Amino acid sequence: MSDTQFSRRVRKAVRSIPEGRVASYGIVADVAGHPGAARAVGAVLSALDPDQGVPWWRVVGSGGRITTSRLRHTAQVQRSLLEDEGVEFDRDGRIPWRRFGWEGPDG
DNA sequence: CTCTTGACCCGAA
DNA sequence: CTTCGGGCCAAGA
Repeated sequence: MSDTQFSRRVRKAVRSIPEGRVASYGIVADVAGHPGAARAVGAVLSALDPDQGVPWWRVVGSGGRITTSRLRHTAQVQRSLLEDEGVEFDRDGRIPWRRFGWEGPDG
């Protein structure tokens, strides 16, 4: 994957997400200092190397919905990883934002 | 520089 | 609840 300043900022932002919590792509973009770049955040995560120590599974779509690639089994893996950390899903497959959502270093 | 491509997001039917 | 459309941004061809 490319190692641009943007991708480095994104990886750093994702690493700052506490265990057992989740953040949306939009929040990550915000924390990374690139507000509105939610879509580009997804591009960075899609090209992650396995050994970079980036907890990509803690990033979900807005509203606590998993939006990982539809052509892949990644969604199942992501859900398992999250559940291993204590993150719960409702019967619609969504994560209650009130309890597990992370708004950034402050909130 | 222009054009295309997405692990996105939000408001309007 | 679902579908559509327009807007968003960074990367690569």
